[in-house]
Amino acid sequence: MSEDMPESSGCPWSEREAELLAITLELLREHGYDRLSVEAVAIKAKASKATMYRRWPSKADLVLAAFIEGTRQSAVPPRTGSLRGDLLEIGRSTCEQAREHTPTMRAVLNEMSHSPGLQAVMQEKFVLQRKLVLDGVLADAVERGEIDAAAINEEIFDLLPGYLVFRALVSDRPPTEDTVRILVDDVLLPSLTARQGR
Amino acid sequence: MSEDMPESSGCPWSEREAELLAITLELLREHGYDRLSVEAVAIKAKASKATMYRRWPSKADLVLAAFIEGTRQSAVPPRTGSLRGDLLEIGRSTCEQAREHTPTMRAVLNEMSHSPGLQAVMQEKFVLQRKLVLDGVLADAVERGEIDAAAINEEIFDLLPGYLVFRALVSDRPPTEDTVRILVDDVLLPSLTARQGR
Amino acid sequence: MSEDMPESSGCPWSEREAELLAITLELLREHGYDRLSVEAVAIKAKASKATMYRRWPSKADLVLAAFIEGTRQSAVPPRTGSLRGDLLEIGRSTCEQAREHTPTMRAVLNEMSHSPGLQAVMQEKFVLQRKLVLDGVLADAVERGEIDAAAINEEIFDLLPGYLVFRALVSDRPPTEDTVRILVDDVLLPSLTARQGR
Amino acid sequence: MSEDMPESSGCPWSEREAELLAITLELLREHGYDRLSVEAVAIKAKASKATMYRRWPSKADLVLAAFIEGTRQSAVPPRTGSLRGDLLEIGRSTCEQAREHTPTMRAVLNEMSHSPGLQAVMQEKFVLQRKLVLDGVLADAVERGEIDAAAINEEIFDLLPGYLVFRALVSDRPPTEDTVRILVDDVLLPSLTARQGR
DNA sequence: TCATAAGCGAGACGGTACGTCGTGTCTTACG
DNA sequence: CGTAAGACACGACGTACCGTCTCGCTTATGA
Repeated sequence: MSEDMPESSGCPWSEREAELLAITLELLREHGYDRLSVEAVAIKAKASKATMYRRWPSKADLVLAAFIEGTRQSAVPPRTGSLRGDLLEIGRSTCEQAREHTPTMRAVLNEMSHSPGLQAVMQEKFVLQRKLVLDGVLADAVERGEIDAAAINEEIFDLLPGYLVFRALVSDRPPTEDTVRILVDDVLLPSLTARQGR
Repeated sequence: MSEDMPESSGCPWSEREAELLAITLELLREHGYDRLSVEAVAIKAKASKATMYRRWPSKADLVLAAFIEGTRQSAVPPRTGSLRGDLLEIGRSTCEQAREHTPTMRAVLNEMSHSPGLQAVMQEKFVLQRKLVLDGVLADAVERGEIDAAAINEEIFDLLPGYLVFRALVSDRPPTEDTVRILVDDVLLPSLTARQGR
Repeated sequence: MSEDMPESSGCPWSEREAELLAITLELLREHGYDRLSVEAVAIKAKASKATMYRRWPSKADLVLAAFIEGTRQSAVPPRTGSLRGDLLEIGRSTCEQAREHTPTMRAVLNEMSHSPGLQAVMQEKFVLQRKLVLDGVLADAVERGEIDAAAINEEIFDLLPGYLVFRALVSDRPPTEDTVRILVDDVLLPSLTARQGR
Repeated sequence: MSEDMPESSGCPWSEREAELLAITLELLREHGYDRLSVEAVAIKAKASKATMYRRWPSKADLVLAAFIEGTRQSAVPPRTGSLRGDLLEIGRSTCEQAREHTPTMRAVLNEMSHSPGLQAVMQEKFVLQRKLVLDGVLADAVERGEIDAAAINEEIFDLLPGYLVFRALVSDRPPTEDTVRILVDDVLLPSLTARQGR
């Protein structure tokens, strides 16, 4: 896989490229990474293999690009006015996205082991974006006086989305609204507000 | 991949089989799932492809078996005398195992999307075993009066191992002892002991 | 293929061996040499592969033995009282045998290129036996004064059976009684009796 | 083996194909049909297995094509001015070709039993071509008054090449010039000119 | 207006792995 | 002991896919 990832630069993708990536995602969801073939994508899109490889130098690049394209939208920060509402909204959207992209994420994960750049891209696309949202939400909560700034812990800031992703990817119990509610009400809020003055 | 998974039946594996699986694991860690070839395993083991395919009907079956074999031991319940100690120990061993088997788990995850049986095996091997351990630990804590039975929530019982696995598999910040300590002290214990008398 | 051919020594074959060879012949006729497998013979005979290989050290040996067994009978010299009658009888029996064993002979031929011993066995079984018969027939004819001894030519003594075998093996016009009659009446007899005193 | 034989259509073969077939013939002669492997041909030609199988759908097809290519030239009608000279020339070229292609022909023969199309191709390539030549030669002889038209017999027109092929393929006495000379002088010519006025 | 080039579809190509099957050797367990 | 059963190392079979490459054909601009 190409290590410099020039294709992850930005968004000005042609309509044709978007179509190719959509087909890639579709076949990926249907058959999984191994049984996905660039050739099949090309055929289904009535494109030629050269066209595919001109844009994405390898199958892994293609799948990564499809994943990125598939998750590009989303990640708009919630503003419900309360910490609890914001956390629930974050959880909800994480569940939705994780459910949608479970096979794709698994495929990308599988490639991560041997592609240093991929790890970084994955970070940016799925973790860092949420960290920014979470940071904003928590800062707002601090400003509103709902929690103490000291309660925020950098080490496990992604506990909410992380656990939900685990549930979607690894366990066979995909996360539900209940999962999010209980996690927020029984774990996160108690933890964030516990002994507020500590 | 064969759907009935006859090879996941039990443990009376021959020494030869264990050797083949060990070599599989080794090459898997070295090269990743895609670049692992059954033939390479056979050659390294001075076995023949037929021998490999007689035991494991496909490459995916082989990798699954290797993963199971690699994680078969472990999961012995900790007994430190305190809930906090037990949780820390669970976290520590989860980190260790997750770190050890990250590439293998990613490969197995990748196959899960299209193999119903695999999902179940993964459950049993990585989630259910830990649930039993956790149940025991929490029951002991209840018995000791450290927590209230009502504090235990079935929905998110695997929050500790789940988040740690997420950190190992998905994020680029593998979990450390600090991660576990903070998670236990700042999140789990406050949650479990909050409003103890409720 | 074993070069010393111990199995071609003689006829005291057990009933079981004859059965195995018969099955070999049957499958050979059905599927051809390539698609014949020793394993299939063993299975059909409810024998084990070891039993097969104990008797015939290779697939080629097995097929050869089956061919020999299949052609062992026959080749009884004809005595019709006239040269023409004898030649017709030889032709007739050659046609019959060739028709019967076309696939087997083709298979054996194919192996001959790389098995020196096989060539010799083939000679003995299919050519030399007929030469003896022919010699007898011609000697009788000389004795009866039908032909001159000088008319007999060592170089092409096997013209009759040879051409018939060619017709059966190579051309798509298997030899008929007409073929034999014309060959004998229009070619062989004129040649043998031409300018009888030459 | 593919039954429609698209590759037997014509002659506009690329140079590359001819090279592959030449290597096939070479290895075939060296090792025989069984011990010939498509992969070995590919490696020797620095081609890939896919390239081989794209052109010839099976090993049998490949060998057949190689045989056809190897015998494509030849079969140019001789014109020596006399029936005897023409027959000797036909015999000589048959001997040469049969000697050259003995292992290949044996291999092809072996496949013929189970491939209807192959039988036909073999006819066209090895029998019909010679029939045309023989017809021409005999017609010329009739025209020259050397023989009577009635002496020509459709049933055994291929006696000369057929017997020579038998000698090359089956017997262990490959045909020599003597064989041809004796066959022509002592058998064919007497037969053809016998009772000329009949 | 036309040519020169850039992008595209089609698909052949050298590789490499897959999963299957056959050969010939060997071990085990039964009778 | 001979046999049935079948595991085993080896290696070929025929298939599929990867990533590269050439072909023509279309289109789209620039002289």
